Amino acid sequence: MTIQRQHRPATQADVAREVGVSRTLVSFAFRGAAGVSDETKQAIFDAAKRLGYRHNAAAAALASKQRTAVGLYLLDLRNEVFSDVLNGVSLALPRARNRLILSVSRSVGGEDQGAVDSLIEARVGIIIAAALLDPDERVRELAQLVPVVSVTRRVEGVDSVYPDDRAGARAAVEHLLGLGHTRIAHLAGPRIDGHTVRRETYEQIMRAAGLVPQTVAADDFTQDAAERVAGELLGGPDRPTAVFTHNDQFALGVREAAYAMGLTIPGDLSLVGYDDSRTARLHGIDLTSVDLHAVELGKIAGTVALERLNDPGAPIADRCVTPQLVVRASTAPLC
Amino acid sequence: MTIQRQHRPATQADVAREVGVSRTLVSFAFRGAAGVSDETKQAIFDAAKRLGYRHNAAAAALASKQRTAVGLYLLDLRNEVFSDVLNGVSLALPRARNRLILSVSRSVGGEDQGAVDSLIEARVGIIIAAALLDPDERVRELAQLVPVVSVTRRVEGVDSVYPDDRAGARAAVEHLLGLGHTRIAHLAGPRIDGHTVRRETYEQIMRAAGLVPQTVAADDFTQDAAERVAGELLGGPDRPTAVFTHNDQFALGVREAAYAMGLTIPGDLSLVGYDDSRTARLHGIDLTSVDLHAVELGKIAGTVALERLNDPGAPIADRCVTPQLVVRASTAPLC
DNA sequence: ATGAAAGCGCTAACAG
DNA sequence: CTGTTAGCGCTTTCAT
Repeated sequence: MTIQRQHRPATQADVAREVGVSRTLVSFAFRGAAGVSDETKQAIFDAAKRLGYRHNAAAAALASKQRTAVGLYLLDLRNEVFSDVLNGVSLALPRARNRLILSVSRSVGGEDQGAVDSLIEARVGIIIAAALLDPDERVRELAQLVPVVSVTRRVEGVDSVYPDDRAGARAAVEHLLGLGHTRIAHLAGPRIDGHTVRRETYEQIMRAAGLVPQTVAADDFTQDAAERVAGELLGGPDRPTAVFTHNDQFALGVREAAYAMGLTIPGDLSLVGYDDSRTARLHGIDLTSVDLHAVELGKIAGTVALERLNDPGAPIADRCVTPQLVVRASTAPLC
Repeated sequence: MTIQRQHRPATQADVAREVGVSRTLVSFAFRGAAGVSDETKQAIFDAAKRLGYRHNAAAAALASKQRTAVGLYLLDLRNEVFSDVLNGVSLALPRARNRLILSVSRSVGGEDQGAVDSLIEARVGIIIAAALLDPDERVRELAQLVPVVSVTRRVEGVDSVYPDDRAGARAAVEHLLGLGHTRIAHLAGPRIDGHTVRRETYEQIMRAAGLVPQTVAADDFTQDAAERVAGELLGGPDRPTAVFTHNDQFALGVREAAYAMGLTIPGDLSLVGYDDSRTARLHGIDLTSVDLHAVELGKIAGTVALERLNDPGAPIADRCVTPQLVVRASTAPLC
């Protein structure tokens, strides 16, 4: 058995011919432009339906020189944060008006020009970028080529929608300090522009408290990387009594490493993640975490993108969302 | 501060003018077509770089009448299965050649024509659809308009990539039977074409074992819906000693409901999910589940889509992947 | 209210 | 090897 091949799709010209009007009228009718009598309009819609005519968004974009497609760059789909952002974005975009073109990074720890290039060649009107790996300066260069909305990361001079990581990290560390912990370690990600606020805040607060920060870094943002690093961290001398991680995936990695070594949480180790993923909320996981409202960030990013598309000259958007520490059973007082 | 607006992007004509050749040569050079001397080619690339020329995929598609863009329809991003499928698809597609256009359902339990329409208007060459809610017949109608690859669901007459749910469900139920359980309930999803194999297999095997199947259905595919239904199921008379759920999200819902009632797993209740999501594997969750290899399904779907794009006349693909029961600590012998 | 004509940026025969 | 000439399906002045 083989697939039925469809005949040539109907065009506006076909509809025009069928009704006996010009192509212009058909075009007008479909965009609800003024200057088409109700009768003709109806006749056009009827004929279109009969012929199975479908508007061709790509051709329209070409002719009108408008770029309405939205490009979405995501670092890593395995991280709930990014699928949440995607969800939020897709909720914010009126489907009728916008195509969403997706590009997922395939980089293993470096930049990933290809991912962005494909978006540019698709002639998207704007790129919503969640956690680009490039330095700020390159993001700004990119933004000169095509408008960019950076999500979960603030880039000076570029529309940004991001959590207040300073506040989030502060809440996390102070929570641990409040529980009496002093040997608090931080599991950070690779040092990448815009992704180091949590780490810096942690170190700063530790010092301010007269304590010695102990930061270890994973070489990418996956749970596996975290698990490896955590193994060393927890196996070393002077094992920390608490760990604050860059994100929930890291926390889950630490968790697995800890259990593998026979440690209990929070008995032997208090653990604070970042993201407040759905996983964190499960009974049996109960991870204390900082909710950065990922879906909300995505929604705002979508809205900002729409605004930018409508008004290229508007002032740069800088939307900072306040995260929230959610205390669960993975943290306990030091005894 | 406002955004720098970019000047008109360079076109092939600009490049041609700069080099002093015809547009054709430029077009050829960029597609690596034969018939351009190395010198000219080099001159063209240099000029292109100088002018910041970027290939316009949309215009190219229009002119060549080729539809290389791939549309991806996903039911629900909150379900790991679908982000895994997306991941797989994106791994299989050479992104230089195939734009990935995404459409996420916003339906609350019904069909969702809008999601598919936007893909059609974007003139995608093929639609990879993960868990369409429409009846088989409508999927076939859609496939007449534009080729469809159905993932995680088999549709007769349409390219399909799906798990062998009969085998998967059988393994799950027999596992529970083997542990001595007899009051085994099933938490199913809504009755939708192509999504009822697990339920039917469960009922069939129960009957074959001389037992009475007890199926309850959630009204959508979310964890919350499952949690509600599970509350009733576990609160009712003759509480089952084991539950097999349609997917892992459902299992997590049952789990939360059970704990909320003070039941323990697997002490009071054995639980088998379906999907083998990463969550299932976590220490403390340890959910026995059926791995349907979602990423793999996505990859295969991507490959099938590429093949279909290259050969519209090829026989219909029917790719069945064998799932695998993974036994963990959420199931135990009945005592 | 309607139509003619000129593109958008690119590809694709077909000539030289 | 290189250039000429038509479009792809749609929008958009500018006339009528």
